[in-house]
Amino acid sequence: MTKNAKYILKIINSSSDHLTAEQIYLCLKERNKAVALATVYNSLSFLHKEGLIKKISIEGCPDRYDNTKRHDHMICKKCGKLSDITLENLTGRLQEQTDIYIISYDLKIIYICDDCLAKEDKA
Amino acid sequence: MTKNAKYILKIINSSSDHLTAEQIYLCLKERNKAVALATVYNSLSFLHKEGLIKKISIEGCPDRYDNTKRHDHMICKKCGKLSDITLENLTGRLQEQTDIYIISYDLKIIYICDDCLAKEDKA
DNA sequence: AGCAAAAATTGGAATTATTCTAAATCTATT
DNA sequence: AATAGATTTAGAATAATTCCAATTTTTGCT
Repeated sequence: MTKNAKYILKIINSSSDHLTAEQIYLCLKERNKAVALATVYNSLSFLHKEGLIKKISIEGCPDRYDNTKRHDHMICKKCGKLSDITLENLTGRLQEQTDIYIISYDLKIIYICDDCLAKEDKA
Repeated sequence: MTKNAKYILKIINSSSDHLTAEQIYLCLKERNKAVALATVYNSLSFLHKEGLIKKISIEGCPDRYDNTKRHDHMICKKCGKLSDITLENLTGRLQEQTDIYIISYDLKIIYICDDCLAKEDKA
């Protein structure tokens, strides 16, 4: 675990957003810890391989990185906003329904956020 | 709905695989219905917008396209193989747990397929 | 059928996130 | 301070997808 990987891990763990590689790169720059974008990617892929961070891939957007505390994601169908949600022991309940050995899962709930709902009501 | 979009929809609906844009392009060529790759992408994005096909995005692979009959996906952690699985009324059960209005969801179960399990046992 | 307007298709260039590469720099150990 | 090993770097390369402007096909109208 390199010094830079540590900084990056700290940034991800202390952010409540879901940051892109670029955002992390800029964040380091702001804090006068500038590194090359390639280093950000290197560190992210190391951290991901080690299971220390989660990678969220969304259609047509750059990947985002997230802490590993168990939670799921919701994406607003209208504006694309990404939010967190926590579902009680879904792995267990999925496991009950199947024979296969489930290692983990990746769930994205598609919904319409309050802001977009409000806009729709007005229209 | 253009002629080409119809062909493409038929190909997707009658395939049990999850085809990439490229594979569809080649498939049309084989059937002497060759079109430009751009047309394949145009048609796919039309079909997707209309909700006639589903798009599966997997980390580091080109997008794949699938029919819309409700089912979920499993990805083998070792070999990346993508398979189908059907879970009973998961939308309903997710809905019970949340206040938000769920339009749909996208679930990928990460598991280890039988082939890879067998290989592991041998080793 | 003949023609104009609209729609669809095309090939190729452009885009963009990410990975690769080979050189440069840093770190630690003797 | 010399060496080896790891890390970082800048920029080139890659690859899926989108964009674009030109051409072709289809459509609707008379």
